[in-house]
Amino acid sequence: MADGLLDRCLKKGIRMTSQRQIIIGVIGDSEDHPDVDELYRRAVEQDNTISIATVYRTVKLLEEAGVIERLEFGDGRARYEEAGEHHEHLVDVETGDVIEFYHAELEALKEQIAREMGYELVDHRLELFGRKLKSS
Amino acid sequence: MADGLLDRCLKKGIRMTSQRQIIIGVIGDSEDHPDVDELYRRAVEQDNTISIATVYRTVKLLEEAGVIERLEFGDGRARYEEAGEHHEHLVDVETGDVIEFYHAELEALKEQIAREMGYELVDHRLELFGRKLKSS
DNA sequence: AGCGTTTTTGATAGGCCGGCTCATTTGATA
DNA sequence: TATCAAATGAGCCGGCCTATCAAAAACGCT
Repeated sequence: MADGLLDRCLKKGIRMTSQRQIIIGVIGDSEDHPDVDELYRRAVEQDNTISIATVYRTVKLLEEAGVIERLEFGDGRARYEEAGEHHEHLVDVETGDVIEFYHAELEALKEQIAREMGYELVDHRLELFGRKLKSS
Repeated sequence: MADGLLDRCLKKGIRMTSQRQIIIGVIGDSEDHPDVDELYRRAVEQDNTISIATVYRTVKLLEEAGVIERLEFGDGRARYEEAGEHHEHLVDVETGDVIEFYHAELEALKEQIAREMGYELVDHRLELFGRKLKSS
């Protein structure tokens, strides 16, 4: 799984710089949902002259281009992930772990609810917060 | 609809002050979903010595007591409403209007999804963002 | 490749939301 | 009403993010 994210950025006509390449690489390689600070820390490992300001600017750019997605888990900072197949998130309230899931029925239901109220669904936000069941 | 909210606060053993009474009254009277700044503005109309700090402290207190709920619509500031029957929110992306709705099937589905993944659902966040359909 | 224009970058200051601090005031209980 | 803990007001502080601006880098053109 090389760097499809970089290709997608280029295809969108995003100007490329060495800093952006690194940040894009970091996001593409991330299996988790890092915030800006974490992205910055990982980027600096590859180029210690990168500024936090550039990370902020780049994630904003990439989000507006639609190649990454901004997530909010209610802790006041934005988290990012590569845009891909749509999915939702379940946050383990005890460990902070984030589990991704997709549920077709849920997707359909959201659309249906919006339509029932006379609206076209343009976006939505859903996070579940749960505690692991003792599987006794 | 007098002030059931105040009663509920007293029943919870919350110490009452003139400032808290005013803030509680403001929240109880609000039909919308005001942020702290808006609550402050409305409270000051009744007592212009109330401090914004007290509004912040009071909403935090009331939220922890479970008598009001904090909402996040993704604009970086918290909004509040009286806790009542559970419901979700649909935000009109063009006007900013917030429509409340309840959908039993959706509620059940969320619980079910969490359980399927081995979690007990302790909280969740759902906001739909939509554009009004031209009912032509 | 060289040149000029435009965009991007790094550093830092600033804005906004919300919490912290502390001296003063207020509320609850005796 | 005297006491003591709790709440208030005012301002400061911190986190997250954006704005600013001079310097540097990328793109377009020849």
